[in-house]
Amino acid sequence: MESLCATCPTREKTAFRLLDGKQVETLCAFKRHGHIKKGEELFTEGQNVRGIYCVQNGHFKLTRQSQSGRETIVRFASPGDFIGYRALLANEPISLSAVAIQDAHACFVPADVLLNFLEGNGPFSLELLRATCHELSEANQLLASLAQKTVKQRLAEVFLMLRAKFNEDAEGCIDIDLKRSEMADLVGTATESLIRLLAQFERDQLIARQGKRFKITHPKKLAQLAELVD
Amino acid sequence: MESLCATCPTREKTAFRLLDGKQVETLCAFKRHGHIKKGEELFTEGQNVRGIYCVQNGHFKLTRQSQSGRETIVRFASPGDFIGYRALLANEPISLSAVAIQDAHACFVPADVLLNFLEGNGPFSLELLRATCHELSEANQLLASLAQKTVKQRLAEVFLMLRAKFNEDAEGCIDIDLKRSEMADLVGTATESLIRLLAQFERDQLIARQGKRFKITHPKKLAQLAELVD
DNA sequence: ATGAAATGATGATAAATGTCACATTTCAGG
DNA sequence: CCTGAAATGTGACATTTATCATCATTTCAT
Repeated sequence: MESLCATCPTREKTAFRLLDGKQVETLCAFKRHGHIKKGEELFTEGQNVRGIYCVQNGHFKLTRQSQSGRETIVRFASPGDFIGYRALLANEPISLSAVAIQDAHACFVPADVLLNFLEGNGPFSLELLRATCHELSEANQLLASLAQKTVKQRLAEVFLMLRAKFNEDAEGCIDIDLKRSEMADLVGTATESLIRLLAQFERDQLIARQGKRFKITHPKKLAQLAELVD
Repeated sequence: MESLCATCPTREKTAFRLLDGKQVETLCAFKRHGHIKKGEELFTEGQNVRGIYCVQNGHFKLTRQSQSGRETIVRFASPGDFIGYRALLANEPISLSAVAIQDAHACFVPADVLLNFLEGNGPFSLELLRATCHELSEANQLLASLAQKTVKQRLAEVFLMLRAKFNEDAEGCIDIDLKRSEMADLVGTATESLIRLLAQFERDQLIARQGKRFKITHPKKLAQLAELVD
């Protein structure tokens, strides 16, 4: 169970693929591979950042909390994604909590190692910049969606997003287990409201349930619902 | 009315300050300085990007529209800000419209010139990366705010943001003229709801009006209302 | 297996917000 | 100075969504 960066398949999917041989060695020497159990937290809001995590497998939810204790899922981090670099580079305290929604593996990379790469490797910086721009684009989209759409429309949107992000399991269901409260945090609504909508979506045959999981039975209608502001 | 990049004070405030002498010359040779009248559009959603704008003076609103024609102001761009680089770097069509809310000046920089700088100048890339991370941070904050707060809370938040962003004029009012509908687009609510809230804020002496403009009379209470004080 | 705790579900109700209709004000252009 | 269009403001009402109370179901440690 060794973890050699040189042969790490995840590395090939990230900006780290653009490191040169020597830098890969450095990365390998200083990174710390770790196991994170479902429900455990990588970062807590307000902490100072001492490095970033590179997700190996499993998924994380990145959340932000309000004073009232209400939580919003801002985005997911999946294998190949970096967590924490935003705060590190903007020189701000962490503003999001990162919690594993499944047992997961992630590598910790100390801040100075990362900054070193950024300063010494142009293509690496540029790739990270591109990734960040893409993230920003998604954030803007979500923003407009929250401001403009009803809860029902956003739920439709969320279902399509989940399917795209988590693929489908053997039975054609979305391969992720989220609690009702987590789905509510994702849509930005109250748990009870979400539950009612789920029932309605099922009645309208937009989705079907198999145990804890959901199958999307009518993606076209879902997309229509999410887009058209009747 | 020449515009020499070498002596441009705005350049000193942007990532362009990190260009070397030769690159400044290149910038100066290829940039195009332009005047944009209030209400004019720099970009339209869906366009392909052929370069970015660097704001010299004046302010722009960056908006996103829904099918129903409803608009959301995602952020403002102020002197020293770049517009359009996100879409350029993420390799996506523009997803936001940029409209001048005052008469403004901005320099157009062709895409290939910018990309050239990014590939050849590490510190420049890194600085842009930092700026992007900061933007992302603000976007996340706005996101959570939209998901978690009431319209009233967001309006309070918006007032504080506006004062920070646009400073105060001679009479202590926020130095910006926004239409009611624009403020509504900013808060993410209907114009009528916004108007009612304005009246309420005035009754509660949180703000005062002088003609078209607003003066913040009780920033503490506003912050408390917005729950910025944790 | 069993009870406690967490999660899921449902109804009743209240609060927030959107929508529509219309009055009033502002203001640019003839 | 008029005048019509745009912007602002107000009221009545509908709709959406949150909240609270309650109960059922599942999960899980012991």
